[in-house]
Amino acid sequence: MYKILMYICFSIGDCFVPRNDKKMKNSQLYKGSLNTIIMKLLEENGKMYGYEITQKVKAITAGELNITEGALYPALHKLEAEGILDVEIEKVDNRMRKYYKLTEAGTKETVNRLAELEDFIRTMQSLVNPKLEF
Amino acid sequence: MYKILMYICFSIGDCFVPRNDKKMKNSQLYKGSLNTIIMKLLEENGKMYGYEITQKVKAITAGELNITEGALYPALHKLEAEGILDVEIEKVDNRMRKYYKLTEAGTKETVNRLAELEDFIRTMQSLVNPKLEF
DNA sequence: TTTACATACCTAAAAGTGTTATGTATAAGA
DNA sequence: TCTTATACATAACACTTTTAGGTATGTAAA
Repeated sequence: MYKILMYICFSIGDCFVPRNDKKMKNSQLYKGSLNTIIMKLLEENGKMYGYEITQKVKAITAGELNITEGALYPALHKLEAEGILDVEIEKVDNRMRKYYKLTEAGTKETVNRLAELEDFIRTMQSLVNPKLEF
Repeated sequence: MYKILMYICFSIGDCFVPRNDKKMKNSQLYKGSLNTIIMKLLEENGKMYGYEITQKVKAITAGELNITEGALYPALHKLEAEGILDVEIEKVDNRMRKYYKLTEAGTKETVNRLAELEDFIRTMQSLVNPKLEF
């Protein structure tokens, strides 16, 4: 049986091997932080394209956090629709790239989001480590 | 028109006035952190009942974070079903209270969840404030 | 030259979590 | 009597992310 399965697998390539190994780390904690992460990265780097964002996050967090494309691209589209991001399409090496950058409104909103994130972190720390409150 | 609306409102009491002013702060950031918060509080306080948890969180966070009952009670039921929590019903002042406490498995799991939370906070800080990485 | 891997975009169904809006009931205070 | 606080509960809805695909180009290995 083992041999048969091996044969089948080899014959159809990477079956059973998940093609997409990226995911936002197990825990639910990262839920809700994607937009803030995107905006912060764009604030820092001026303009970035989707794939670049996934790689950057992976690099910065040493593999801790892997943004899934299924979450990223819809998030970028939504931020664009909300007027937070502008998009600009370029063709590099015959491959399409959609560069995103913060609009003026997006830059202002980023300040708010980062403040919110810092509040959140402070609040969570006060819950988890109440001794530091003295 | 204004007067008419006022009249209607007074006549049916607290219409338009939301009865439930509790909510988990605006931003999406708190999504996914509720279970960890509940478990941490129970680890610290031994046993607590639902309403007590909402008040405790509000007090600790100085009103920053308000857990909604619509999120809390289903979460408690789920944690109980997963064997993380035990429940014990008491009657105090002719009012029901359902006290929850961590099971043995729940106590072990709490350690993991808190470690995850600390990882999460570290990761987010490295994203938001990359300068500190040096 | 076929296979695998990296780059680069996309979307739809399902799962998970929380909000909103209720409902029920007791006790205390204005 | 009306309101507020205490104390539980759930159902409809909304939002975000995962899972699991799909398409296409360039390059290096087998």
